[in-house]
Amino acid sequence: MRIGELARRAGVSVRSLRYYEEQGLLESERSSSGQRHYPEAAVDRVILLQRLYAGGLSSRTIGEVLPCVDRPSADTSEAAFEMMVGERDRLSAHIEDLLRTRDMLDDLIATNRRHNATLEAGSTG
Amino acid sequence: MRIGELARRAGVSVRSLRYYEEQGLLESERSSSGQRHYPEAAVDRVILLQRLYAGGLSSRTIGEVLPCVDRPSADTSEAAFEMMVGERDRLSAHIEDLLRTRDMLDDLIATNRRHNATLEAGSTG
DNA sequence: CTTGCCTCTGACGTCAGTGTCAGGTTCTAG
DNA sequence: CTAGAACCTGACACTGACGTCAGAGGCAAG
Repeated sequence: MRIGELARRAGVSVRSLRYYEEQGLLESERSSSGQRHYPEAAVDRVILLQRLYAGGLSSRTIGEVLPCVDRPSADTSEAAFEMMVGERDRLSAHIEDLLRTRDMLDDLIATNRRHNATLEAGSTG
Repeated sequence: MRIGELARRAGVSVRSLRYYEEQGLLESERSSSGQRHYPEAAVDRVILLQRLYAGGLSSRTIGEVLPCVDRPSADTSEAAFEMMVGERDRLSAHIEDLLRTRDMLDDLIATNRRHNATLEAGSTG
């Protein structure tokens, strides 16, 4: 398929797909006229990339862990595997941090609800 | 206290504190010479700001929800309260997304471990 | 007064993924 | 052949919370 269809099916912009390729994260075959063509599997590939981006991994980092995705084997650079584990841990820590922030927001919300309820009860109407 | 001490105690840079003030998120009294002075409470204030930033709220958004923090009452703009609830929900969605990403990473890690174990078992040494 | 650290304002630099425009080529439908 | 959609490369714009530098003034200690 061509880049437009891939973009639609993966839910990203054409611009992003070109960027991913530029970063070495996504391959494409070129037709004689220079247009990019992708196999079906590219859709899942892009979705995978999106998910890694969503996890806060940078293009560089994604590039370094991709070997573990493409060729999960012992000869896959151990550094890539360590990197992946490190990113998982970083992500876990980040999630913990976000949970704390959410708890704080919940507290604030509860406090505000109480104040509202109190005042409404006091001045009925 | 002056800005340097506040920065140290809150664990942020002096630059950040000036930025927060510029964004209307942090007040300071000025000495006759123009230097900023802060009360003890400023430490917690800054930590609160950091936590909201950590939750992905922008300076603008933080500024809009702060009334709920400073004056939790029914006359606090209802918009501010709605904003806060909206941010909590956004944060929840974000956390869910990160959890999915972490699950994916865990799967990848498990897959790689299996491959490594298999190969090591095959070629003992 | 001097040394040295702290603070001031102002302004430009950074990062990173993506939007967007420009100018040109290619493909598809009629 | 032609109109128009899709594609190409290249490059600048943007966002946002800072880093960092410049040039100048403030303040405690000797």
